[in-house]
Amino acid sequence: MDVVSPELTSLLPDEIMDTEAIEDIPQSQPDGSAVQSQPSDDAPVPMETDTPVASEHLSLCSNATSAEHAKALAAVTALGIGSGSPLPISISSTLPSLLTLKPAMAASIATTKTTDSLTGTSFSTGGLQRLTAPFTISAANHQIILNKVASSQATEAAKSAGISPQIIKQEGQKLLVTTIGKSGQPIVLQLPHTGGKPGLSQTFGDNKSQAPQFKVVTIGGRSELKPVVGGAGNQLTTLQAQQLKTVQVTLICFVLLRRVLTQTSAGLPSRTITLSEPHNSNMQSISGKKIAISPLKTPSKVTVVSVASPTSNASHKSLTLPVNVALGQQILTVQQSTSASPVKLATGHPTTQNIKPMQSVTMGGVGGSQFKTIIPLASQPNVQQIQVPGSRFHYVRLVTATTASSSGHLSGPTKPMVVSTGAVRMSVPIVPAQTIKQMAPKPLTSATVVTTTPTQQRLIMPATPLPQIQPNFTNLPPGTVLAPAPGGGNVGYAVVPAQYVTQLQQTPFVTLASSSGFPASAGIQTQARLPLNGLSTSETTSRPRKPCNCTKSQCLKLYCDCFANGEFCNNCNCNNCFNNLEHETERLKAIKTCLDRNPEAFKPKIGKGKEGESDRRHSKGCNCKRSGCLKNYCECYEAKIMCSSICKCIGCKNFEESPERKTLMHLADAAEVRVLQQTAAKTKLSSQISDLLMRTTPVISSGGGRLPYTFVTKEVLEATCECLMEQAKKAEQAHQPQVEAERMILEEFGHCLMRIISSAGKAKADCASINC
DNA sequence: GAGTTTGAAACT
DNA sequence: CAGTTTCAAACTC
Repeated sequence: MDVVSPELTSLLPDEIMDTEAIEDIPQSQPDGSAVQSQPSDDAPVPMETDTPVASEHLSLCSNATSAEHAKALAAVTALGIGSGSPLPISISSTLPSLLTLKPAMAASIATTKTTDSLTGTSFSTGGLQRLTAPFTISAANHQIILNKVASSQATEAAKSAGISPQIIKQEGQKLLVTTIGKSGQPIVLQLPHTGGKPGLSQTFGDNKSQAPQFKVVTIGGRSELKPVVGGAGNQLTTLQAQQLKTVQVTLICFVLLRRVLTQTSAGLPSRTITLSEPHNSNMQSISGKKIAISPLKTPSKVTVVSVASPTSNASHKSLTLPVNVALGQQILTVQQSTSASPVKLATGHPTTQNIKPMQSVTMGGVGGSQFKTIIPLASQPNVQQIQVPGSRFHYVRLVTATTASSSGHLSGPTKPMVVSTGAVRMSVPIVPAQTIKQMAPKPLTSATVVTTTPTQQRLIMPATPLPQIQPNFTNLPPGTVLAPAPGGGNVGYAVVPAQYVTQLQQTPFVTLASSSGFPASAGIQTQARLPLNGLSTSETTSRPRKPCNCTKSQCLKLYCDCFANGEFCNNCNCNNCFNNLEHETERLKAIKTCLDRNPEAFKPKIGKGKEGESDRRHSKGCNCKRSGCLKNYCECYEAKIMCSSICKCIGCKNFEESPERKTLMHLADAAEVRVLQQTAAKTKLSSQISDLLMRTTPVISSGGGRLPYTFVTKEVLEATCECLMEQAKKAEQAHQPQVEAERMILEEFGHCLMRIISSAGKAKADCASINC
């Protein structure tokens, strides 16, 4: 390869140039785990528009030995990236475009020092948090070695999973990638052989062996969770290492494949991406850290929350792999800590299963689905993805894994719904992407990510027993990620909206403990927050939702706004509320019932109308009879939209030319203006008072002079009032209009003030002269 | 705050 | 699908 492979470079995002994130790369990683920047002129950097080559192998090597490093170095050199420099890949969450990966070779990021290591990938999210994931660029085949995953059963398992067309097998360790939902070329994440050497043994300490393991990266709307094959005798540490690697692989692959998928969809030839892990090098131990996701300019954002379980072994070396990935519409943040729970394999299970416990990455969807879910390692709590035909909701179910049985058996009460359309469906809607015009600016906070486009914020919540989790949520601002405590054990993830976390932090009594006792069929589900009345999630997030007052519905019916909006009840006035984590089973059932009754029950009612019609309109239309559609009883009116032809209302007055509506609107506008004016006046008055006090302070300290207002004595006031009254009389006698009268009075008042000020100044001067 | 009105959701 | 009931929010007093 004479030049940097266009394929490789095309995979890399322009966001890599985001220097802010890269500059934050920790320098304290002598092994080169930190991502290193490279001068931009070291090698040509093909733009994304460069035509990709027919075949592409991308290898991310993290388990590389020194020899492998050298090889990788050579590879990098051959690629023109520059010898001795790792390939930094920065994924900026602040960019709205589809995630792309591109070697960070810009001089602007040269502040990041180059190390000897060729490994290391930096994933940054708008500078909020940069995470380093180890991987190496392999010279051969344009490979990026991400992870070493040995799995002789990967192929079979993948085949059994029904994703054979999208899976490209590789000898030895592999990371299987599927392109479900797209008819593009298969993408293979190739994992180089590393022999029997435990790739992460050094990193994880007591890793004894590398259990056969494969990870499947699913690209497309029909996200599926694939089981991770693990040996029965695997030790917990090994599993932890594997899980960690899985996270690395899945996340990085997620990023890479996202890009690949984009290109693949364009009719590009198939590509092979080999992923492996650098050898015990680049793991950043940032346990306990909060990772804020910066979904700026991203249509949606996803946060992966990792919470250490109580079973964590403190003696274990804390390994966290935070990866923030900003994909076109999502931002994924993953922080992985060691997990002591085994992950079971489920090879040969029915290929038609839609729910498969495993670590998986789903990207995109059929027809450009906007929902992606990253489910990093589900250790004890396995993850089940449920797809519901016809729905755009993305459901993720975390099921407490009971070792081998859980992964192998996918049937049962929680059996996945059949995917018929490729659209993602689940037991719980996560977030339907929706374009909404009404976007209220949301203030940026240190831990809150602001999106400039309608987005859904999701958090991946741990599916572990909650007692340990609870403290982590109490102080979390929306959009933040909980990190596992050092040495954290079981870690599970679920994709949930940020509002969920917000609710949790607002609800100190919330506990997830109930999930721990759930059978596999009744695992934790994720919570979804749907746009309300056409308003974006971010907008609705900015204001507290009204508490419900349900008494009979247990908040498990659509009567309950909380439930209807995909939220848990929080600070509500409801009675016998089941809309909480403690009643997940019932809640799940209720959700399913609602979806059975109306697959779009959780979709926003206010959506885009037909072409030529208003941008926003009620999806079903109202059915008002008495309110004239001019009261909040009417859902159209409540949403501040006109009734449309699909409404079945009687005596509707909620149309464009309706005089009643106009009157109401004017009144509402006037009231709003008044409120604004009053607020502004109060603010201004407050400011003036403060300013006045500030200005009077020097007078006090200026040497004993009287304060100006002390000259406004009772006599002065009376005299002033008399002057003003006199002016009023004059105006009245002259039959001046009110405006003119007011002007005259004000002028007189000004004169009075001037005289007072003048007298005050004169008195002060006299005083000063006397003192002298 | 209690009672009434209203229309969506749920039910038959 | 239509009619009825249930329900909780909106509204009124």
